[in-house]
Formats: sequence, C-alpha cells, structure tokens
Amino acid sequence: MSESLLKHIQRKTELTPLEQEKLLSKIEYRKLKKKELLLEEGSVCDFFCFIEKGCCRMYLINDKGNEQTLQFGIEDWWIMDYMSYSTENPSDFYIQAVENSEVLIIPKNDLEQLLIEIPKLERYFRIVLQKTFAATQMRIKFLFTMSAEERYHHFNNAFPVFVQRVPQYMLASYLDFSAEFMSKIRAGKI
Amino acid sequence: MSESLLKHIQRKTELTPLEQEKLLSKIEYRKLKKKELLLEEGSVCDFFCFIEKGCCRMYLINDKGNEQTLQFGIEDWWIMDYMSYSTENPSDFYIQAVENSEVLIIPKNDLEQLLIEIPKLERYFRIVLQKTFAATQMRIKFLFTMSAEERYHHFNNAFPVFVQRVPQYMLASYLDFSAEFMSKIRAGKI
DNA sequence: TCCATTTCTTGAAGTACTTCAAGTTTTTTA
DNA sequence: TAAAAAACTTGAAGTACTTCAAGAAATGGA
Repeated sequence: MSESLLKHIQRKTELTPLEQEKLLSKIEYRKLKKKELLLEEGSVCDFFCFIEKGCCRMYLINDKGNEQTLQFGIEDWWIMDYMSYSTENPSDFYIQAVENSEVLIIPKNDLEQLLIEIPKLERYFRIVLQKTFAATQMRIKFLFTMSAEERYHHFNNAFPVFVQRVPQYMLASYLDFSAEFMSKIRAGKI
Repeated sequence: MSESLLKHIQRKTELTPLEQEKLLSKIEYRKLKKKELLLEEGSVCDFFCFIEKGCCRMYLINDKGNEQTLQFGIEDWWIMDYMSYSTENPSDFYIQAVENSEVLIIPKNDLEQLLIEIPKLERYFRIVLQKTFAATQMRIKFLFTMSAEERYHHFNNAFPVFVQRVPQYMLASYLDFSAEFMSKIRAGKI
C-alpha cells in the first residue's frame, strides 16, 4: 500500500526516506467498491486522488438526467476536479469507482504544505500535469476532427485492454455520443 | 520586455535577482506580425511560448481543408503543443499570431536545464499547468453539455472583450461549430 | 482611395447523429 | 440458482447541426 505512488514519483524525481515518510504520513488509503462515490456533485473536491488499483471515472448528470463521463483513470493516474480544488467551489461532477478500486487521498491542506516542504514534489506534479495536459490536447483534437465511428475505432485500437474494463455506455459518453449509437457502430450498422 | 513574464512568475513564487538573470539569458524575444506562424504542422514544438502582448491561436487543418482552432492564448498565457514538446514528434498543429503579438520563447533544452537549476520554476509551471488543466476540464464539460448556441452565449458572456479580438470564424471552430452556423446564431435565426 | 483580400451572411439541401420505446442479454445479489 | 438489476440492442422518427454556393460587407495594403 502506497508503494505504487512512491514508485511513480521515484520514476520522475528522487525522494529521501525522510521525505517519503513525510508524504506517507499525510496519505489516506481507501478501498472503493464498484459504483462507490468518492466525490459528489455539490461538494468541494478538496483532495488529490491517486489510483493504485482499479478504475475510476469523473462524470456529470446532464439536463436530460443522463450520465456523461468526462475522464477515466486507471492505475497510476490522478483523478480529480481541478477547478473545484482550486476555487473551493462545489463540484459539478461525481467521481466514482468503475471497478473495485484502491485509491490514495491527499487532503488539500496537507498537499499544499507538502509541496512547500518537499519541493521535489513540485517537479513530480509538474511533469504529471504536463503529460495529462498533452493527452487532453490530443483528446480535443480527436473530438474535433473525427466522426463518432472514427473515435470509437481509434480508442479501441489505442486502448484495447481498457475498453474491456468499462461498460460501453460509459465509453460512449466519454467519446461524446449516445449508448445507442455505440451499439449500432459495433454492430456495423453505420 | 520580459517584464511581464517575471511579474507573472513573481505572483506565484519569488526568484532571486540571480535566478531572474539566468532565466532571462535563455529567453528569446520575438515579434510576430498578424498571421505569422510560430509553429507549422510537421515541425517539432521544441519550445515553450509565453504571450507578452497580443493574441495567438493553435489550429489544425482538417480533412476538408478547413482550419479548426484548438486553443487561444492572450497576454500572460503559455501556448504550445505539449505532446510534440514531450515526444519530440512532429506537431499536427499550427501556432499563429491572431494580432500583432510579442512572445517569449524558451527552447526546450534551455528550459529543461533551467528547471533543474531553478527549482522554483517547477512550482511556477506546476501552478500554471494546474490552472490550465482546470480550465480545460470545464471546457470539455461545456462541449459535452451545451448546444452550439449555448456555447456561443456562454463564451460571449464569460469573455466579451476577447470575442471582439478574434474573427468569428475562428471562434466558431474553437466552439466546435461551423462559421455559417455562427452567423445564424448571431442573426437570431436559430 | 481604390483594389484585393478577408470575413461574414443567407438559404436550401443533406447528414450524422439523438431520442424514444421496447425488448434482449448479461451480470449481480440474495 | 432465481430474481433483480444493469447493460446492450434495434428500428423508427426527429433534430441540430454541416455543406455548398453565391453574394455582401468590412478590412488592409499600395
């Protein structure tokens, strides 16, 4: 427990044993059952969340009452509502375990303190965020340039294992089309 | 020149005069004429770019030969292709001055060195990236939940001054609809 | 100040999706 | 291991856009 986060950090920067200990002392380990919520619409996202095992997603419920998935996260990814974290306004989103999962939570107050006490963490998060944003720029490119069917096939090719792990209706909304349309694409009826 | 970047950094972390000097020695100041390109599809984005004055955009040319704007940047924003920067693969994008602009360029090699020599810069970029990503999460929310007309009105309300500065057809593609549809929305014909 | 270029507008026709409703299959739980 | 819940499928009807083509208006450069 917490091994995977330390490893992930160690791949980008080296923490001393003391720094590791300091970090670990602020981390809350949590098991989430499938479908369990880590964040609900209306509450403030006052933490960073690292996924050790399993799969989580961030979603919202739209005007028509349907869920739309904005992000997925699996092992070694961080998942949170950055806007709510930064402004401390209530979140528009839910964060939910898609599978039984194990996550590490760092409360905002602790994290902000840790970043001051362990400047190497700044480097770690800078690198993580830079990669995350790079991936998001590409995602927007795909959303802008590909048809629904193209997005499905592209995602399927790029992350075949991942596609097995999540229900199709969640993937459909992540790719920004309806679950029914996903069915038709898969059946080759398009 | 370069004052605005130092100020921007100083709002988030304090650099010593020596650190400031070190940073400035690696910065290339560039004036861009309206329409001038800073990055072209096919070349590697091997720099970070800070906008001191003016307005730039990142766009691509799609299958049909149309430009689609993925990002805008104005004073005090960074604009680049993070994926190309990180992988050093050729970019899919163009970065272009929308107005006559003044930008600061930090070449990748220099920046990576600076980040090691001046750890406080890690903090600065971590904060910048965190804000940028927060804004992008909201943008995806808007793209997913709002109609074209709603996106237009929302953007207009949120950034009225900015809307004056860019041609409508660029804004239309940024909001992910056609220039013609933008015209119809504005004319109230929808 | 005039010509060229860029940007914006309009309407008509087409299309890539969505929505709805109902039924089927798969998975989970007791 | 049966019942309940969740996930997937199908077809028909609707709609929010796009595309095309042509012209009008605004802007920029010599």
